[in-house]
Amino acid sequence: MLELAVLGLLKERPMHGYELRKQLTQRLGLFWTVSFGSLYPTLKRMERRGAVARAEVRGEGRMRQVYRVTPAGELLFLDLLCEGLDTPEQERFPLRMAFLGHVGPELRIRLLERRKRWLQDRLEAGSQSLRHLSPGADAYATSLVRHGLDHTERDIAWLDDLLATERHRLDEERGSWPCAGGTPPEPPLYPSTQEMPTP
Amino acid sequence: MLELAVLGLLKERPMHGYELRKQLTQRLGLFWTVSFGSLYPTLKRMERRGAVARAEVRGEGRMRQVYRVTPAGELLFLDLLCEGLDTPEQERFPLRMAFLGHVGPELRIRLLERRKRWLQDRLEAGSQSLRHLSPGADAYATSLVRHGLDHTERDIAWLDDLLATERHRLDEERGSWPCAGGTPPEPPLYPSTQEMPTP
DNA sequence: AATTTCATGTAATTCGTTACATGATTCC
DNA sequence: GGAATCATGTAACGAATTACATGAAATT
Repeated sequence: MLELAVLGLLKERPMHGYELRKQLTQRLGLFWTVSFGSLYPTLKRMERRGAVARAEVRGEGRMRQVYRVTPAGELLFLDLLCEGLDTPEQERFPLRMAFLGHVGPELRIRLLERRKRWLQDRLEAGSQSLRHLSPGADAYATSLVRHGLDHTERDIAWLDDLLATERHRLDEERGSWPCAGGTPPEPPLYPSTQEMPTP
Repeated sequence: MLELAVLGLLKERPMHGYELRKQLTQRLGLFWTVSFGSLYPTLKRMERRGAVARAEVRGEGRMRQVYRVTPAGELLFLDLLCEGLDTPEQERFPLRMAFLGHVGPELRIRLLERRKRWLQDRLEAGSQSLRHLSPGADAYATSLVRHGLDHTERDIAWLDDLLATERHRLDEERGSWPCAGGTPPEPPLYPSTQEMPTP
C-alpha cells in the first residue's frame, strides 16, 4: 500500500518524506492519509531493500533526506501495481488509479477491467443480500446497502467512461509498451470525462 | 470496529460465531467482511470482559457457542457507537449506520449530522486539492479526485434525506429516549427514500 | 517572543489478516 | 463414500496507527 504510493510519487520526481506526504494527501486525501509514523520507517526499509536511494540535501531551510527511485524500485512499482488483482482490495484501487498514468494503455485497460469485474460481483452480492434483507426488517441497514449499491453502479459507469477513452486512444497510437521495461514514451494526457457537478 | 458490530448484532438476538459472520456479511458485506480469525478471539475477549455471555447450546447439528449481550455490553455498545465522532473515520460510518436503529432519534440525528459535517469538510478539502492539482498535469489523479467528490456529494444528499425523515418523525412522536438506559420503544420503521435503480 | 510550519524519527499498540488445524454434519 | 458446508479455534504475521520526542526555520 504505502510502498506503492511512495514509488508512484517518487517516479515523478525525487522528494523528501515531508513533501511526499503533502503530495500524497493532495492526490489521495479523499481516500487515504498517511501518518509520518509509517511513512518514515517505510522509506528507510525501502532504502535498505534498494528500491529507493537516499541523498542528504541542503534545501532552502534545513537538511532534508531526498529519495529517488532506483531501477529495482521501478520493477517493484509494477509488481505492487499489479499485485492482488485477483483479490482487488477495495481500498487499494484508488492508489492504483492515481498512478495509472505511469503505465502503458494495455496494462491500464487490464487493471480497469479487473476492477470493473470486481464491482459487478459486488453488485450481484449486494442485490442478493438486499433481497434477503428487505422483508420489512431493518430500515437503516437496508438503506445503507441500497446506497452502497448506488455508489457501486456509479463506479462502474465511471470505469466504462475511462475504458472507452482508453480503448479509443489505443486504436490511434500504435506505440504499445507492455508491463515491464523502460520508461513510457511520455504518457499522453487523459481527457477527463467526468463532469464537475457544483464547483 | 468488530466489537461494535458484534454487539450490534447480538442486541437483536443471541447468535453463535458462524452465524454472526453470515449476518455481518449480509449487512455490511459491501463495506467490510470479517474473518473468523478475528471474530472468534474477539468473542472470547468480550466474554472475559463481561460484555457478552456465552452459553453452550446443542443446535440442530453440533454444539454451538451462543453469545448474548449483557447489560455491560449494552453500555459498551453505546460507547463504541459514539466513539471517535470528532475523528469520524471513513470506514467506521457504515457500521454505525447499520445499527442506527438501536438508538433513539436524538442520538441518530447527532450521529448523522456529525457525519454530514465531516463529509462537507472533505468536500472542501477535495475541491481545494483539485484546484491545486488541475493545471494540466495528471489526468488520472484528477479524474479520481473528481469522482471522489461526486461520491461525497451523493453521500451528503443521502444524509440530508435521512435527516429530513428523522426530524419529521421526531416532531410527531414525543416519546424521546436519550443516549443511555433501557430498550427503545420498538424502533419505528424507516421509510426508505432511496430509489432502487435497476433491481 | 510566541506560534506555526517544516522536518525527522522511535516505540508501543491496535486491529486486523492469512495460514493452519480440527472435526461434525449434511448433501449428492 | 466424497464433497461441501457448518463450526471453532490458534499462531504467526502485517500494515498501519498513536503517542512520544526533537529541533530548525519562518511567520506574526
